[in-house]
Amino acid sequence: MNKFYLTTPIYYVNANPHIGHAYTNVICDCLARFRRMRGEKVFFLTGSDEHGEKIQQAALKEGLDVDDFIGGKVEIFRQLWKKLGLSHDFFVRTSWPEHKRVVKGIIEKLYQNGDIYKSRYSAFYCVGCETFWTKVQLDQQGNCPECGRISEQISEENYFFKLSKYESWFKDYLEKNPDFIKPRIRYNEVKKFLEGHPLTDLCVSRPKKRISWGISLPIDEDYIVYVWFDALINYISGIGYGSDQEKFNTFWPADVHYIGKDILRHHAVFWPIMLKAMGLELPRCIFAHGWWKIEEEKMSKSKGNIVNPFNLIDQLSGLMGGNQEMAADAFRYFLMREIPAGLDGNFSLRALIGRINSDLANDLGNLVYRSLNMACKYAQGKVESTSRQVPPEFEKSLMNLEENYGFLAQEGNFFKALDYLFEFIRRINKYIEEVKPWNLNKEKKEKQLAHFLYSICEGIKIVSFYLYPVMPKASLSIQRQLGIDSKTFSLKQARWGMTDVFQIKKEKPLFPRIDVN
RNA sequence: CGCGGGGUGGAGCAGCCAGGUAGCUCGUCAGGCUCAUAACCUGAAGGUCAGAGGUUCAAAUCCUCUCCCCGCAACCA
Repeated sequence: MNKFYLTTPIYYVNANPHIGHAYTNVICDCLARFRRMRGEKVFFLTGSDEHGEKIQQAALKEGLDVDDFIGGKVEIFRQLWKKLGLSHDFFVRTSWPEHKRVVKGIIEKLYQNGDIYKSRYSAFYCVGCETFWTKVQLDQQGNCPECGRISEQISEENYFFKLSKYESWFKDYLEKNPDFIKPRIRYNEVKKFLEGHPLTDLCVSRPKKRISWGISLPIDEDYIVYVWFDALINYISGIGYGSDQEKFNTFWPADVHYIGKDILRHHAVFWPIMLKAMGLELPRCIFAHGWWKIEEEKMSKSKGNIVNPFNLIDQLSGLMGGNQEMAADAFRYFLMREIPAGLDGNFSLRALIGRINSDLANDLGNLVYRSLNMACKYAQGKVESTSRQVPPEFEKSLMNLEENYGFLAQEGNFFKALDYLFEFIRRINKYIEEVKPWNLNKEKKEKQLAHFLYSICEGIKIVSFYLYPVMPKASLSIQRQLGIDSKTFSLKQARWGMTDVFQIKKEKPLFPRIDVN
């Protein structure tokens, strides 16, 4: 059995989750569900990043004890994942003692190997970015080149990780593994960055006198571990590195780390070099997706256009007759359907409602509803197998679906995979018009009618399986209505003609049309 | 020469890397149908693929130049 290990970033819990967090995790969830459905042994990891100065500041601002503050935020993230139907196998927290132990062990090991060393460092430090700059790197006003704010000059001793030692190895590795970073545009970006900037060693400690919220540096208690160095390690501590070796060996290396394009450098440069220094294999792929713009504008707090996924789902649920689960599924569908893999996308309520109405209510929901309605009217809800053959009308679009969905979905490209699914859905709708079952019924052509009903039920059943990764609740609902009891979802069940009899239990339409006025 | 993304029928996008009848969804208009959530099906209108030049038998696609739009303090996928 193939294993598949995928991760989301662990989220910095200094603020509430927004649509971007939801997006990353939903892609991963769809991918995880698809891989499981294909019979792979999946481990899906998400979590929270709880150290660093900004967390401390955020807690202070709200007048809360840091632990309480973090606990509250983590709970909010957890609730969101629940609301969105996430199926992660573990939620790792960097405050987890096991994680801390692993981080400390790694620091010690790298120190012993000489990959971490102490050095006096005279530099400029940007508090906001938690980053050190050399004088040359600062902008013309002497400010942080990243954020433009004032950088303070400091001279202090710190511990450094020898990135530079691995630079040529890493360049070579990238050259030989063009699929290590996806999409291609991001791969090129990293390569270009490396050509233009010789790697300098990474400062991996922070003196406690400045920052206290973090993991103590085991080799020197006056320091804590740099938050990124700490955070990246979640990807191995979360699957048992240093504690459950069997589990770790089963799942490492990660098959894909999903990230947003803003944290590309940490994942695509620092992390592989850290792993190399630890003597561990590198992840197979780093996938950096794009950003959501809100009504064509960049999302930002000052513009006040942060989309809060909780409110959104509640709002949607209200528009959809109070059905939270279907609202969550519809939102998941929108997230996957609206952005081409890897690119930026635009969020607007109008676009969301448009998608729901045209794709989910009109095409899919109405197809299910009208089909089951006919099954009830024409056959008292009992539809029996008439033929194991795929109707010729379905052959082409079903074949396209079967041939393309798999390799697209396994890459996380649900944007395109869903295209094939909806083509098939439209094909079934078209088939109904072609056969005109209402005439068959009038003319009492029972044999043909039975074959028709079986064909559309079977088609819808297949749709429900392909729908499952993106809309698990809708998929289950369809199967329930078809009278199928799929305890486990497997792609093997999505073959034509495997059902002997459908015992229809029609419910309300899956997705209501939302009145735009 | 700061960096990056982009300019394809009314809207949103695909196609560009591996040149060869310009495709999809939405919208509009007309028609059809009635099992269905004013849904579904059919047909039509609508594009000099930002512009100029070049390479080529052939360019939305490759090369050069120009113009225009978006993002680039923090928070942040």
